[in-house]
Amino acid sequence: MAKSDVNSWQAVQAEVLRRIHARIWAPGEMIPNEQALAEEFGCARATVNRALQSLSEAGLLERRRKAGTRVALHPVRKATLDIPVLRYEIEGQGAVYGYTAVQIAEHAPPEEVRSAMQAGAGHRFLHVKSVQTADGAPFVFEDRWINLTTVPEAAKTDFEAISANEWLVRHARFTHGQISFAAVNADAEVAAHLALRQGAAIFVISRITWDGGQAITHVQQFFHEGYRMQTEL
Amino acid sequence: MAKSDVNSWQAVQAEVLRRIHARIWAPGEMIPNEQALAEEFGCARATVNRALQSLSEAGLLERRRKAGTRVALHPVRKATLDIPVLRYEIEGQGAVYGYTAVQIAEHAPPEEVRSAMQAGAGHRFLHVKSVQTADGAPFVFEDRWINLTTVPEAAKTDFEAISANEWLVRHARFTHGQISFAAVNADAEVAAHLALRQGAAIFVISRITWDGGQAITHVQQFFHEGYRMQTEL
DNA sequence: GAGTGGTCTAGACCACACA
DNA sequence: GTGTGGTCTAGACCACTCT
Repeated sequence: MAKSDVNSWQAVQAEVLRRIHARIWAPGEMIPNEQALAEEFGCARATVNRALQSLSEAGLLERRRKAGTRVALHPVRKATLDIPVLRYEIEGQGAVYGYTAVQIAEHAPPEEVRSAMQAGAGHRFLHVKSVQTADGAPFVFEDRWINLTTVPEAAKTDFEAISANEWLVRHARFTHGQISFAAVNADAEVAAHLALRQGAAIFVISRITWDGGQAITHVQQFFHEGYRMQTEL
Repeated sequence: MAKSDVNSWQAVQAEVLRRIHARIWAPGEMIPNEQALAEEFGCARATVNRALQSLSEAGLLERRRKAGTRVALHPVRKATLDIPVLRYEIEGQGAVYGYTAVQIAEHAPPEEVRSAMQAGAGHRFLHVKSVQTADGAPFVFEDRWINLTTVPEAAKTDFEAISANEWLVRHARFTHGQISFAAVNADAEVAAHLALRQGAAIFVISRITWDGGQAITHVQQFFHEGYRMQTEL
């Protein structure tokens, strides 16, 4: 059963996957080392490495030097979510995108926002509330704080005309961030902007983005009722 | 500025990232081809390829044969979520995990579940409702349908003793699935099981998992109030 | 110490998409 | 056609980790 001439890394990956699904290699079990597989498949070790590394990233294999490679016991389902620029998500559904700034003001944020952004006492902030619509219907109500000390150009920008998100994507660099998803009951303000009843269950995405050690923006996005975020596993 | 001797793919990636952040290569702009970069960095083309491919997967670069590589205009933020086995999430927080089956019955699912699972009319289903607790407090209420036609062993399993999720992870193979996240108001049943008021905003994860063309299970998990799912960007 | 995965190299050929 | 990324190879050395 040697030399099957499986010579592309995708083919190697497919064959390995088949063996895992067929329980030829059961969860928790070791699989042959790269050298052995390369000989069996009649390809270079680098090709096997590429295939196994890809499966390892996907969480299906666990690899350690010296210890070897084993089939993951509890395959961690990793879901990769695309966080869309809302305009594209809306336009992608064939709807007309709309943007309205509800409130723009420079003032100090509540303590929890300031501390989450690790901002010094002297930092100035721009507070932008806005609504984005799909075919005229409210899609998202956004409550955003922009750190003017780290992104001073934002002070000169007309956020009546362009959404803060799009402006930031174009003009502010960002290195990393945190994102969280939750459900909240709509309060009076959110309910009013999204045109729904108070208390409705709302899907909320919260983000903080950073450029190095400096927080750029803190944003909460309250989605319309019934919104679902989906992906494949 | 040639031959800087950047010879690991991580180092190449770091340097490329630096140039993107510093706007030396602006969004939408082409970057030099692999050959040129390899010469500049004093490494092999394959090393550059590894670095750029990784950035491409992350959504920061767009690569096309012949056309070359450009900095993504709208870097799609991809968030990778780890969907945990709840027991590990709870125990990882240092809490005591508990599991209680609330209802186990074999009967036909509602039409929407059946069609979502693309199950034929003859298929039999097991319906399992359960609550999982952390230090005694309700953590998740789970409403699950298991396709007995595709996973017949489930009929002989005692789901009073083991959570359906853990059993399925161990005994059923799965090739792919869909997952979605949403917010709903707690109805009377959910509120009762989670010990909270009716109407509370609840974070819901819905999953369908498949083995090839056959649906294995459909599950909705209703989390306790205030639950947030977090990740890094 | 020794075995395994992780990576680099230099060269080669292929596949695709553009002119 | 032609230039670009995509991949494979054979060999080598390194880094980690287990014994």
